[in-house]
Amino acid sequence: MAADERERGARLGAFQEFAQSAKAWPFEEARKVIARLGDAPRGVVFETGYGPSGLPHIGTFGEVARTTMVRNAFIALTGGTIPTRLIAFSDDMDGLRKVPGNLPNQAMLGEYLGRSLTEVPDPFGTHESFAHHNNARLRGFLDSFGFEYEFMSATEAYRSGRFDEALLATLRAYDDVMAIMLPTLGAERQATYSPFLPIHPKTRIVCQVPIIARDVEAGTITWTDEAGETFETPVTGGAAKLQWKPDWAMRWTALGVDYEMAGKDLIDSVRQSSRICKAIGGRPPEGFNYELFLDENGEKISKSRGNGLSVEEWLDYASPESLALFMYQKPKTAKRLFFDVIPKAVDEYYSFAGKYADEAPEKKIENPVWHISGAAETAATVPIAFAMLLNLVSASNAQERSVLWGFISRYAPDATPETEPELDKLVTHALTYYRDFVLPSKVYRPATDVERTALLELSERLKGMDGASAEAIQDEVYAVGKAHFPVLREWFGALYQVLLGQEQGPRFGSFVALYGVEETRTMIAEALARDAAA
RNA sequence: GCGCCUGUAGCUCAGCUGGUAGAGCAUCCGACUUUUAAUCGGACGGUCAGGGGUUCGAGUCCCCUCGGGCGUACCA
Repeated sequence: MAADERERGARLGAFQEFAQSAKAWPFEEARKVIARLGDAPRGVVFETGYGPSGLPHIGTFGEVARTTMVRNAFIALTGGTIPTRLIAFSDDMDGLRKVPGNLPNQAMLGEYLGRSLTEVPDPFGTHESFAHHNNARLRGFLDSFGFEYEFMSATEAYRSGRFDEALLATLRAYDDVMAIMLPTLGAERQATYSPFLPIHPKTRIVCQVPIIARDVEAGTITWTDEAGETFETPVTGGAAKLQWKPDWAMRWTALGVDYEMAGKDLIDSVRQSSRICKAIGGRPPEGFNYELFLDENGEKISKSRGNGLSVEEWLDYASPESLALFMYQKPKTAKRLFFDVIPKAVDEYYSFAGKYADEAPEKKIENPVWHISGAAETAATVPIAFAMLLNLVSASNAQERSVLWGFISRYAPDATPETEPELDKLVTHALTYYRDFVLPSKVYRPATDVERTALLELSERLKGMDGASAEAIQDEVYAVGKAHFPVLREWFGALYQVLLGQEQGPRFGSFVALYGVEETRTMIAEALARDAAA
């Protein structure tokens, strides 16, 4: 066992005393695992599954993040004395059913329909196969969050013989497996169903064909392909794979999986796989059904529809920790996952993080940060809220870090990117938010003749005022307004609408001081030129 | 039909092991600014869907009703 795992065990295990009475859901889940161990302590296996026919998505993240939280809770409860593993299993022997429309080399992929994903060439040409490509993406994805896991490829597991024993057990229990599966299937599917999917020796296609005979002694199945040719194929060594639900059951058995969670949509599947698992002599893992994510309109998020938020989108606007917090909170509630939940998640995270460092261990363990960070000593915080930053960035028309930091310094006087690196990350996110949400909604109004005259005069007066104070600049702005407008409000409104393309804006003197005098003059010139062009 | 989730202030939601309801936003008022916005302070605002039950006491546990939502063929 690696040193970092020992360290992890010690770090989490230090909370053993307080973990006993902890009631957050990861602890409740971990207790189920402990209960199943009984009096025979042994290593414990957590599993998460992944289908490599597409890229990892927010559900994948959620599942690994949540499973890791249960694992951490388990380590804490057991004082780090019991080894744990988290297997990220990729079902990459599965056949390619259809060509995803968003990939290059569509024609080439079409020729490999039905083949195992590990035997389909990589349409991007960067990896050994399509599955290898997606597997690499999964690992990169998980690594970027710092998850600790063991990657496992179904293809490798099948071919290595690791599954052989459980596969033979499945063959022996064939009738039982069929008895479990058939009642759950439609009539036409019943006619052709087989738990075993032989790989065609010639075409390499993963075949969905009826089994016409089986030989338990020899460990083979006999079947006929579409052309009428009959084959006898071993169920072992990767010559055949299992249908999904039997596959899950076999995998649990072969790997000794103790815990695996799944989405609510898989409740029935888990039930059937569990029955099969028992039928082949295994013990189904402890489980947990988390709720699905909904989009803004309350509809289920799906990869194919592309509704809701992706991990990438979340990370454009906020931190991984805030996403982890979202996953931690209320896993059994169907939550809407769309942009509006992000600022709240960010600020809640920092709120928890702010308390965390000074909390006593018995309080720490009740803090979501404990689960998110894996019992870290402390957590970085931020002096001002993200919600405020988002207001600030749109109110101030800040398109650059330096301008936004200028405004920030009015609220957190001593803050700089160097002293507040965590805040600097939020600044980046706020600017992205500005670019994506504020900027597109800008509408620049042409200046009236009076406004044009006033703006030109302002530009003249500002000339040479570099380095002047916000107050001095504001005096000039005020003077120009007084000279041309009976109602001063109209002058300021014009500044925002003509120059910044928004109804409201920052106090103008302060804005110019931060934005730059020359830059402001350029802005005026550009605005007037825009009018001329229109 | 079955299963699960959900119904708390105008909106989005918190309310852990039961003790006479909270936050953010919105709205309104005020402070600060030689305009606003932002910021800060305050106010307004809920018979906790409805009805029973357990309890000294329930948003918080149990039952029922009503409303909203999702899953439930195949594929994974």
